Parts: sequence; structure tokens; C-alpha cells
Amino acid sequence: MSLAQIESFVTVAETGNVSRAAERLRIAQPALSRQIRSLEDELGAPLFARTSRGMRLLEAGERFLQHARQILAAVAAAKCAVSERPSA
Amino acid sequence: MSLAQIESFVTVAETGNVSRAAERLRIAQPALSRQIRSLEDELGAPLFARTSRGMRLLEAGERFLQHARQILAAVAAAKCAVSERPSA
DNA sequence: CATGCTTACGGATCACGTAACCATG
DNA sequence: CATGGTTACGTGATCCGTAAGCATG
Repeated sequence: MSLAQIESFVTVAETGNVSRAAERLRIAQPALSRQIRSLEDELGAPLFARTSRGMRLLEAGERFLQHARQILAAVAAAKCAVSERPSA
Repeated sequence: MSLAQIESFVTVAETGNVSRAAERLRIAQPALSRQIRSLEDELGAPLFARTSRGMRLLEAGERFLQHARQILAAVAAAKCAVSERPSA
């Protein structure tokens, strides 16, 4: 599991659409599709249902989404923490 | 920034020693040294002071460490969340 | 000269983008 | 046939381990 995969997952969850998410992330659609697939493989369970109109979050995906957002927030905070002035 | 880098950082911080941390992580010492270096490069600031006896956390490193542990904990929680039973 | 971090280098793996493919409405 | 996800494939980048280098006490 990589941070890129986690960010990809959140973006697909928010757009409900791999194509649009790929635009937002500035990567090609197949690359994003692969990232989602490999994330699901690693977790051992699908996170999305593939419908004819896009990607719909499953329950496992909803649960994962909450933690995914926490992870990204913690990463952002970690980056900020390094550049804080020492006295803070 | 990758999760592997974050785990590497925490292990080096805990051991104060790249060599010992590499053993614990089951990777070669130069690989670990590179991960730490590239993490510092990306963050734009050193996290450790290189002493003749090993690695000592700097203030920026101490601040980063707290968030790094949060990130790893959130990742572990995310993995668990996927396999929880749906009713939970 | 023992300990410990870093740099050089070659090779394997990974991850991307383009192109082709398949399914649905 | 338009939309949207997946598979195939070749290539460029990444990352590892071994080996050599460098600093310190």
C-alpha cells in the first residue's frame, strides 16, 4: 500500500468516476485503474462496485475512506511539522 | 514520501542507528541510509544529526516522529477496517 | 583498525502511457 | 455508438544489494 494509492482511492471515491479522478490527479486513466485494483488485491476485498456509469463505494470502501482521509491529513501535518519554527 | 520511508524513519529514530534499524527491517544498510536521505531531501530539512556513534534526532525529527507514528497507526487501522464485519 | 554512514554501480522490478479491448445503455 | 473500466505491451524510472569509500575515536 502506497500513499499514492490512498490518494487515488479518495479521489475516485469523491468523483465516483475513474476517468474524472485521473484528470484531477493528472495521470492516465489506466494507471489509476491499476492502482485501485492493486489496492483492492492487497486488502483482499473490493472497495468499489463497478457499475455501467462508474464506481460506487461498497461498505468496506466507506470504512476504508474514513481512515484514508486520516492518513492523508496526518501526512500533511507531518510535512508542516518539520518546517515549524523550533520554539513552537 | 512513501510509507516505507516513514517506517524506516521511525525505526532509525528508535534505534538511533542505521545499521541496527536495517537489520530489524531486513534490508541492507545502504538502502535504509538512502531512504532517510531522500526523506530529508523531500522535506527540505535534516531530521537527524550524524554523529560518530550513530543518528541523533533533531528537533524537526522529533516533531516529525509524532506524526509518523500517527500515520502508521492510521494505516494499520485502515487495513483492519476493511475486514471488519459489515454490521460493525 | 573497528564502527558506522555514504557513494558508485549494475541489475531487477515497478509503474507509467499509448493503444487495443470489452461491456453497457 | 458514446461512455467508462480493463488488459497488453514496451519503455523509462525506481530501488535494491554488493562493493568500495570516508570519517571518527
